[in-house]
Amino acid sequence: MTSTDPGPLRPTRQRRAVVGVLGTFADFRSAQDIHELLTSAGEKVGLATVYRTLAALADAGEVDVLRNEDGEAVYRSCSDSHHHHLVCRSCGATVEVEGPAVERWTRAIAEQHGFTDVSHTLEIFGTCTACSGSS
Amino acid sequence: MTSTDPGPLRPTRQRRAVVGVLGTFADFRSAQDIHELLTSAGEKVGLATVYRTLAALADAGEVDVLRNEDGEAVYRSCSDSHHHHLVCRSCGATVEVEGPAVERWTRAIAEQHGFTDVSHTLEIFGTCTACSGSS
DNA sequence: CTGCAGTTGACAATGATTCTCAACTGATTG
DNA sequence: CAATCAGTTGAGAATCATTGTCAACTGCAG
Ligand SMILES: [Zn+2]
Ligand SMILES: [Zn+2]
Ligand SMILES: [Zn+2]
Ligand SMILES: [Zn+2]
Repeated sequence: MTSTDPGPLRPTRQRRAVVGVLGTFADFRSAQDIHELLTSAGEKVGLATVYRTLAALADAGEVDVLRNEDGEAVYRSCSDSHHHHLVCRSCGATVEVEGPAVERWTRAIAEQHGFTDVSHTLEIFGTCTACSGSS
Repeated sequence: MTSTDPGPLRPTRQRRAVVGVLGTFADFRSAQDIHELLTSAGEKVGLATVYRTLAALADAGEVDVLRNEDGEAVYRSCSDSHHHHLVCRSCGATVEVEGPAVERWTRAIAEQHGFTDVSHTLEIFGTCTACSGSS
């Protein structure tokens, strides 16, 4: 049987547009920011659709999501492999980082306490060189 | 000079009450949850005050704050030393964990990229033994 | 006791995210 | 090409956590 398709996900103009802008910036942006980018680029996409699309992409692992300190969800198109982020608190510049040791550590800690089905979140914040200068 | 007092912070009935309930649970709770706990305990404290107090405590490092997956801020009274959390996705049970190696790693990574004034967030999620059983 | 800066609380205001639901669209079939 | 239908969209309403307002209140110093 070739039936059990969990979710089709049709490639529509709107979805293509969202994926499109996601490639035009390297930092994390909110759904509203992305909606504005689309609008000012001439692409007409409803705000609700932007939210839905981003949620779907995040769900599919196509984009990374995290919460800024105000609790808003921000998105970024990242590499496929598992990684974390080093983010500039001032300008938002983002660097993807990997740490096999950390991955191992989290797994060990969880196992040590009998936790299963483990996942984790890890972000590093700081001030990048460019922003250090401007007093 | 004994002048530069950033913020007084007077010990009022309300503030004592909030600190009080914070000691009655070991997992992370939202401001609203805490407000309900206070109310059902007979303590009359306004919701806005609970928010303000929690924000102040968090600011002073007296409590830990983090965002649940819905983006809501949740609070917990923790030990003073720097640590992270292993949280059960199902029941919320929380374990404080420490990882000197991770602390070192984040600092190194940040330095490597020229970032200064570094901080980080790290949480581990999973299903605890108690919750693994219940299918 | 008085005076005042710090606090409080009822309620309004904000703002991100989700919901509703009728109109639309893309692939598929004949 | 036209009919068909599940998936999709968008305008606007609805949610809901969190913050702002501001007059009344309350520790504490003089
Ligand atoms: Zn990423
Ligand atoms: Zn990781
Ligand atoms: Zn803690
Ligand atoms: Zn740490």
